[in-house]
Amino acid sequence: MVDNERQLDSVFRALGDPTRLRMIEQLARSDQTVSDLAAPLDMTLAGVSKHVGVLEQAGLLTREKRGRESVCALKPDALLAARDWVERYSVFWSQRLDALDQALKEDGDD
Amino acid sequence: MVDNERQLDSVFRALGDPTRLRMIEQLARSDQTVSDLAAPLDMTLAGVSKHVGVLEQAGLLTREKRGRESVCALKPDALLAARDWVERYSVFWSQRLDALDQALKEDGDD
DNA sequence: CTCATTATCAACCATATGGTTGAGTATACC
DNA sequence: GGTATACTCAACCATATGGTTGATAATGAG
Repeated sequence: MVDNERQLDSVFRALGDPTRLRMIEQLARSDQTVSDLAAPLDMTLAGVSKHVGVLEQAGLLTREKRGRESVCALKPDALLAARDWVERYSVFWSQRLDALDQALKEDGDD
Repeated sequence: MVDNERQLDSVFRALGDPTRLRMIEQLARSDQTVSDLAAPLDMTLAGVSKHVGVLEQAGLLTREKRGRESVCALKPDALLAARDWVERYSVFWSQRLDALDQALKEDGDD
């Protein structure tokens, strides 16, 4: 659990860039070669390759060499871990809000 | 919607740091002064204040001056936006997986 | 009033990050 | 074979980031 957290910030950091967010969205539709990902981006292929590297290192995707192309595919684990964390803490937080509501209501009962 | 995305990466970037993740978790339990947040952290108060600033700018918390203390409280919007995005794309992605399973199964039927 | 507490600000420093260019490797095509 | 395509790598550059120190301001306590 604590081990999970160690990699969580690298996942969030990887998502913390508009270019990479777009890539994830594109990859959600279907697998993409590096050139595919580069197409809408006005950036060098090398630059895109580095971004892919960041996402790969964060565990968000896998790269597979297929001929001279590199095919990128979204990988579930990291994104699900992020989902769990965010889910957990938004819930945590809304529970606090509920508790606050309760307290206020009971306060009003005095 | 597109407007939402503009701030999404700043939210993720704000979450992309272990120190700030811890702060969020601490704030999920209850509101905290800057000193409270600094207590477990082995870091200068100024450093903590900067981290709080990042989270504040990302819309993840609010800072309210109460006497000489600054009380930080988690703010829902940003975290919920992050939740929605992650939720959406993990679902998107798992739908793709389901589709792939289908395709494989039907392929096997040949 | 005086002094400690709480916090912010500005300046600074080292390192990380996002991007480029240029070279190099491997595959595909003619 | 030769040439174009698809990428990756290393070096480099500018800026962002995470942190510190030192000064300052404002509030709280004696």
